[in-house]
Amino acid sequence: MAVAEVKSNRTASKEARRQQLIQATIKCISKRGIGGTTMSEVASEAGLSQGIVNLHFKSKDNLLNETLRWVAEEYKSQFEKTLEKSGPGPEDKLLALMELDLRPSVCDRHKLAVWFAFWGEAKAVPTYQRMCDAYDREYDEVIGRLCEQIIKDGGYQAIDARTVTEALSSMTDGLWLSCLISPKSWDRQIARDAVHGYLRAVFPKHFE
Amino acid sequence: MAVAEVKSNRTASKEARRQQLIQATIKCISKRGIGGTTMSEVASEAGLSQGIVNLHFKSKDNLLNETLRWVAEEYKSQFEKTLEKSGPGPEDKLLALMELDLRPSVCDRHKLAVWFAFWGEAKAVPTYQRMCDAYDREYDEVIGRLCEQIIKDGGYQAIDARTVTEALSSMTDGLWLSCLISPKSWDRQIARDAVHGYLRAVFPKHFE
Amino acid sequence: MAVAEVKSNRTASKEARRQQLIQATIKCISKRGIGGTTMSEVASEAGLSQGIVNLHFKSKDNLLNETLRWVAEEYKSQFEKTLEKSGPGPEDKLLALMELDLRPSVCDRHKLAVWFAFWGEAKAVPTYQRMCDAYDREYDEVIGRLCEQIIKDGGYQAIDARTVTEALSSMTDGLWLSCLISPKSWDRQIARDAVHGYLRAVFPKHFE
Amino acid sequence: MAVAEVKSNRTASKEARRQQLIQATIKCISKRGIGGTTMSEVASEAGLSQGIVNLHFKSKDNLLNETLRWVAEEYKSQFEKTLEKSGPGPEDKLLALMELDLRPSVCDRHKLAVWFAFWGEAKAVPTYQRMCDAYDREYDEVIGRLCEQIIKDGGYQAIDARTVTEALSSMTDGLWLSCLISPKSWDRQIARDAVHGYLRAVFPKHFE
DNA sequence: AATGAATGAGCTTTCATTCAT
DNA sequence: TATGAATGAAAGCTCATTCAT
Repeated sequence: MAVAEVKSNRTASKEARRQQLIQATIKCISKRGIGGTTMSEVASEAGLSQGIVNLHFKSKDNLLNETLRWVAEEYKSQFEKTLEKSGPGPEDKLLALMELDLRPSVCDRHKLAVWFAFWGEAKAVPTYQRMCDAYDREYDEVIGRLCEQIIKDGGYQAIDARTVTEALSSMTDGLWLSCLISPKSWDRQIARDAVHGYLRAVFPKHFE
Repeated sequence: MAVAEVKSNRTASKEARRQQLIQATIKCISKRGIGGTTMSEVASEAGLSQGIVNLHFKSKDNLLNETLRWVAEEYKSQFEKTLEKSGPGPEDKLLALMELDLRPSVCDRHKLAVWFAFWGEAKAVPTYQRMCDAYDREYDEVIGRLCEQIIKDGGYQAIDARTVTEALSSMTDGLWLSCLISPKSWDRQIARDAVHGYLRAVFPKHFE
Repeated sequence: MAVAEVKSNRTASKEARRQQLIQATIKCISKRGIGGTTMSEVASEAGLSQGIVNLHFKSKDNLLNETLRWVAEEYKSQFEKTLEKSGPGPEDKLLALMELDLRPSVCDRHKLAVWFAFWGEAKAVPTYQRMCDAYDREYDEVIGRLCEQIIKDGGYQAIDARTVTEALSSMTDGLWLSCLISPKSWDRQIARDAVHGYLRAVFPKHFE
Repeated sequence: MAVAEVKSNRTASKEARRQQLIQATIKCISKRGIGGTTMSEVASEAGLSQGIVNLHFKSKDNLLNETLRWVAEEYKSQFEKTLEKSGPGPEDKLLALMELDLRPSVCDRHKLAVWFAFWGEAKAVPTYQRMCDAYDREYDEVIGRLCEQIIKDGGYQAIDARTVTEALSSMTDGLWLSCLISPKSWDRQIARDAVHGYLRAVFPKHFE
């Protein structure tokens, strides 16, 4: 019963309630998958009553859309914070962003399960697909720009920024899948080595 | 309505019927996701009557398990065929396997949707997770051995086979995700470049 | 359609709803038997909607168990009331209890149909058997004690209380079967004569 | 698998097949109750194929009717044989008939379960009720005649034959119920004592 | 006459949604 | 706003029955 992270069940503001329910939804999706997540369970996970979810989110579809948006926004904000806080060079920023994806708070089975749950429905639910696509595009744009700068900086002639971007973002997504599916054999250091290895190989002057 | 390519609705071997139903299930999962796939739809997709799926698969759970197994086995058999048919060197084989993952018949949104559907439920349905894990392990073992040979061949001292394996298998999985989520901007050539670029970078003597 | 005697369909205490549904179940069993009783029919007999029975009883099995318990408890409470209200002597009490079983409110085809429905499934459904057995034992214990007292009172030397108890309780059960199966020829007076005849024959000093 | 009590599965005569299936039905009813008895289970209990029951009995209703008839006829034939073989006096015959009902081959939980299964549905299925009623009437007629003779013989003035008949047949039915519901505490000797006790009490000159 | 795969009606159950309080 | 009982559509599953062989 994750009751009362919020001051009182009765006085929580509209927005706080929504947050509370989205958190509960995330927990449920992680535990039972999207198909197995019911409105009742979300409510009871939030320590609230049955009808509450429809009250605040109108419908289950809407709840799930908002949950996906929340998850994506949360990632985005960590992404932006990382971008700000990291060193000044594009190679510092790129490395920091790659590290972000492997940080325990991000690369954690419970969180990944939610991403994969939405990806798993993306073909069947165009809303999910479009939303994931849009966020991906933003991500790739940033990574792409960093790569371009590094390429220019280093004079890496034969290298195409878009290709490297695709390689890097694919690699981190794929490492997430390993973490989700093979938690026993998953090893964060190997994952980092894989990414670092790639960076070192394509941008030797920057990541040696 | 994909009405029976099988002689008559009243005649067909038990095994043929199972295959027919698994194919229908795959189509349904691709179209509607796992949660949205109903026994009735599978049956009507197969051009058969309502009760047929329970008759042949006992339960929906069982149907889904068998479908996952089928999809995994199909991939595995293509994998093995590729291994046989490709050139003799480990670098030939490795490249051929990477190409397999990007071949249109494999890297196709409809097929990928099925993989991601199961991965999306893997945390919630331990059976899926275990099965995916087991097949992944087999895959990684083969890739790992090829990498080891290449490393020995080329005297790549600083390189760890397991890390490269993880990088490669993650990259292809991640490329699949791009294909699924961003079909519009997905470009097979870029995907191939990403993989080739990585191979060239880590094993320069073999993939130049 | 026995539409709700309860204020509104949206208001009624949980317990009242359960009672209402158990009554509906009893009617259905009496009309259609246990096998023929469907959740929908129970709901519509209660003037409520389809899902209501599962809402309050979780499952059909549970509903039937609770119904049997209710029927048994109802009988038990009449039994105890009869025991209290009847004259002070054990022979008064015994006679009153026998009369209870033949009273129109008890010995009525619709009610008996329910008992026989459960007895008819008792071998197949151990829960029913155990429950019926337990209530029977309680019944026999009371009857047995009364017989013992009468035997002691009257100095009936050759008579065994347990045998008389078995004879009496069997006779009333058997008379119930006659009432159920041969309603046309069933005659309450003959049934009473049968019981009285037996009592008079075994305990002549008390029932002459 | 109760296969092949019949010469061959392929050559059994129509009538033998019906018998075989009725026996299987009886076993199923005893094990699973009428509601739980399925056509498939009957067939497989008989060691035959799925569609066989409809082939020989047209419908499940018909199968159950025929099964009830068979059970009733079997009892009737034992009843008549007992009537023939017993001593010449009406009191001999009456006693023999009462003993028949308590004989292990008759008063056996598995057999009784079938009787009670049909009685349990009798209110809901008029066919069962009518059939049971008809056989009961025949039974009561014979018992009634024997009682009349005994009454005339013994000059039992105050005694009504019909009442005694009702008492006796009810008592045996009720004893059956005890045997079904309380098999642990059921005691054949007590049951016999109950019946004998009654006979001795009403017809002292004959059963002392 | 026998088989057993196929059918489809009908059942139990679940659950998003509604609504009186 | 919040509650939680009620609703009813839709799902999975069972099984009597049919039918091609």
